[in-house]
Amino acid sequence: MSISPKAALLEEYALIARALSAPARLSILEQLAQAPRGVEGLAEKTGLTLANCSQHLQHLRRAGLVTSRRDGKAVIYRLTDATTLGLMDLLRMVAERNLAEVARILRGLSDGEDPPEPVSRAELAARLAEGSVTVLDVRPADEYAAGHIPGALNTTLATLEQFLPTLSPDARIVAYCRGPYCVYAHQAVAALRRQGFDARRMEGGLPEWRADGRPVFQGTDEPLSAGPAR
Amino acid sequence: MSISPKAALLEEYALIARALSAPARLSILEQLAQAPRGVEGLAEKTGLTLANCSQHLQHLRRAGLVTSRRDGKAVIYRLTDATTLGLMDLLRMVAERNLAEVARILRGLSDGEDPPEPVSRAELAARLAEGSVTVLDVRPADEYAAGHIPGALNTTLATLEQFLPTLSPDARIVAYCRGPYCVYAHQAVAALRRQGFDARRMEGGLPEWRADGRPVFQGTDEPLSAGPAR
DNA sequence: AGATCAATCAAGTGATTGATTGAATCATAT
DNA sequence: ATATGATTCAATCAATCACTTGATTGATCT
Repeated sequence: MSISPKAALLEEYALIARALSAPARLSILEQLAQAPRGVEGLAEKTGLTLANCSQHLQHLRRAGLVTSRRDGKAVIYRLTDATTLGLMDLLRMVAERNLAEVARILRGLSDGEDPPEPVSRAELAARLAEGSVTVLDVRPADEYAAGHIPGALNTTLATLEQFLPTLSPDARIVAYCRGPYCVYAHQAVAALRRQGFDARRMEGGLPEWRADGRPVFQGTDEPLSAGPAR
Repeated sequence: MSISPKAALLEEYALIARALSAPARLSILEQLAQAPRGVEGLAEKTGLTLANCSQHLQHLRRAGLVTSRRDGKAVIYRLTDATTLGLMDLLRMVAERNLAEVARILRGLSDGEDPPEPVSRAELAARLAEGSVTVLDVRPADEYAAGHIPGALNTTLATLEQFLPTLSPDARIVAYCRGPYCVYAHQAVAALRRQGFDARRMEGGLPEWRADGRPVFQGTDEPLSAGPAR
């Protein structure tokens, strides 16, 4: 041990930052924020090859951001704790505040229109309680099944168009997706507004909703969400 | 623009993480958290060559973590905002919680003894007001001069030994340094406790104290800190 | 025990990064 | 204008990284 403790500490901190420095790994973390998963599932969701995905996961594990457990033949990975989410969220905040490129991309998602202010999770919870809102979960069906806001309807961007007619034209819609990294809700809101709907985005996504300690419904056989209910 | 907006966003977020992924850059950020500085000053403080330091600074600027302004011939860099400090702090939290290596290093700083709980900044402020505490600033003199907790005495690890006799043996000492990344205060507390003093560490460092909105004294000619006062 | 499936390991390749050196800017002072 | 001082740019090299391919391990099921 010839190097100073200070240098050794900085090296460790840098290791964590390095783990977050590849888009592929951020993508994996976003997935793991939805629900724990095996390597193959993650590879499929993120579009990485299996071996590549496994290697990225080991980067993340060395950095202490994820942990794994064996379940039969499968190895299930999950986020170590909510601090990881906090890190990703700060990353995003710095990016939105200080990088012009990010602002440009986000504007592009809304066709140049100024998107309405997002709805806070607390406000959405309140409006859900009084039934004055239609909540839209804009994620793949399997992630919806793994957990969603009670009462939320599920659709994807691809099927949004067929879904529209089932909505009342004066419904007040709030959409959410995987979280602040995800652009599905942005795009869904833009599409809905083009059609004249009153649509806004929820701040954050399901992981943040869950981190707030709010109720999450698991499964698909919930009355309100069975099929394209109105 | 052939790549998806989502991939583009992840790329930008990764850029920020990459900026934090080199120990040299973390070191620079820690310095900038003390006070804005020119390239040459930073190079000297961090032990980097000038050109190398300049390149690291440009990495950080591209990531939006620091900004620069010209002052005559010099270019002064400073942190863009306090969010950057938050990022570094989360990095440290994840490291301390999840990396065994970090826990090992931190234990080593205290000679294996269990260090006492750090004093919160609020508690220190209260005890300062009632005068029941001796505050020690364990940073180089120039950083002390650029801003310190009012009433704090300044010494470094190297000169600590000569400083000891000027302290009352039953003084209750609280030490601080650059911040959570810095090990000076850890080491000073360990040294003081070896000598039988009642010494503890303040939580965080001067940047965190300042971020709390607490008073900061600039200069060296403050009555309490002129010379090795008692 | 052998077959099967999920995941990891190992080796190789092209691209990127960090550090070094020396030359080129840019703003000020002479 | 020219010179000076502070910083940045450009070119280079070794080290590291991301990704691919193919072999290997570990746990289950016949």
